[in-house]
Amino acid sequence: MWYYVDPHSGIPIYVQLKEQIKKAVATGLLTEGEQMPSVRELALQLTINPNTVAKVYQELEREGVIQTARGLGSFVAERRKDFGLQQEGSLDSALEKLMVEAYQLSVDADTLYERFVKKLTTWKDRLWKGVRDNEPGH
Amino acid sequence: MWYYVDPHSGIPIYVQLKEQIKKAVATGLLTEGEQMPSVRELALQLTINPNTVAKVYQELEREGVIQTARGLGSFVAERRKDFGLQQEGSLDSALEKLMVEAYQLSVDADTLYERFVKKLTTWKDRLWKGVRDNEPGH
DNA sequence: AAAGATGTATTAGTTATATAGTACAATATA
DNA sequence: TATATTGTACTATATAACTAATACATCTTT
Repeated sequence: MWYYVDPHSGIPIYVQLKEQIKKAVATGLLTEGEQMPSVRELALQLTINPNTVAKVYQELEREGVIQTARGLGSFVAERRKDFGLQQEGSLDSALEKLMVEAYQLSVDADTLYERFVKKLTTWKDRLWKGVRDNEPGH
Repeated sequence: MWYYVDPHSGIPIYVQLKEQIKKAVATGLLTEGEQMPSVRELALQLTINPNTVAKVYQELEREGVIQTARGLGSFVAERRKDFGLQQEGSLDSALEKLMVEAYQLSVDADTLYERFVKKLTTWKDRLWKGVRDNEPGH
C-alpha cells in the first residue's frame, strides 16, 4: 500500500488520506469495482484510528468516489456519467481558482497555456471518453 | 467594502477572507500600493474579531500579497517579478489538482480544453506581462 | 512630548480533530 | 445456525485549531 499520512503536517489526517485516494482513483491506481482495504486494515497500516478511516470512507461515498456496504466492504465506484450544470459550475470554480493562483505566481498567459496543454496530454487517456446516457450513441 | 464571511459555513473565517482578498488583488479590485482597511476597521465591518483579520494580514504578508507596518497600515504589495523553480512546482501542483477534479467531474478532454481557453481569455489582461529582472530587456 | 492610529502579543474560551475503547448491525461463509 | 468479517455507532478523552477580549508596541501627526 502506497498511502502515507503525516500527523504533524498541519493538514488533518482525514483530508490527506482522502486526497490520496481520490488521486489514486483518478490516475488509475485504483480501478472501478476494486475492493478497498477494510477500515480496520487501513487503520493498522497507517497506524491511525479506525474512526479516522471510517470518516474518510463516508465522505468519499458521499462524493460518489466509492461505494460501501456493511459486512461486504468498500469498492471503487463507477464514475459518474453525467456532466450537468453542477459540474459546469464546479469546473468554472476550479478554473477561476487556477487563474488566481497563476496571477500570484506571476505566470504569463503563454506559459500557463503551454503547461496546461502539456499536463492535459499526460491526462488525456484518463479523462472521460465514454458515451453519455443522454447523448445519442455513435 | 464587498467582503463577506459566513461563520457557519464550515470554512474558517480567516480562510474565507484570505481567499477573497487574494482574488480581489488578482482581479484588480485592489491595486498595487493601495492601502488596505485597518485591522480594526475591517473587523468592525465584518463583525468579526480583529485577531482574525490580523491573522489574515499576517499570512497574506508571508505570501507576499500585502506589506504591513505598525502604526502605518497594510498595503497591497508589488507583484513578484520572478517565476522560478518554486513557482513552477506550485503551478504543476495546481494543474495536477485541476486534472483530478476534472476526472471526478467526468469532463472530457476537449470540453476541459475549451473551458480553459475561454477562461484564459478573460484573464489574459490580468496575467503577467512585464519584463522579468533576469530576462534581457526588450 | 502627547495623542491617535496602526499592527502585534497575551490570555482565555470554544470548536474541530484525532484517538481509544466498546458495542452494534449487516453480510458472507463454514 | 454459528462464526468471522465488514462498516457503523457511541461515549469519553486529549490535543490542536479557531475565535474572542484585552493589553502592548510602533509609527505618524499634532
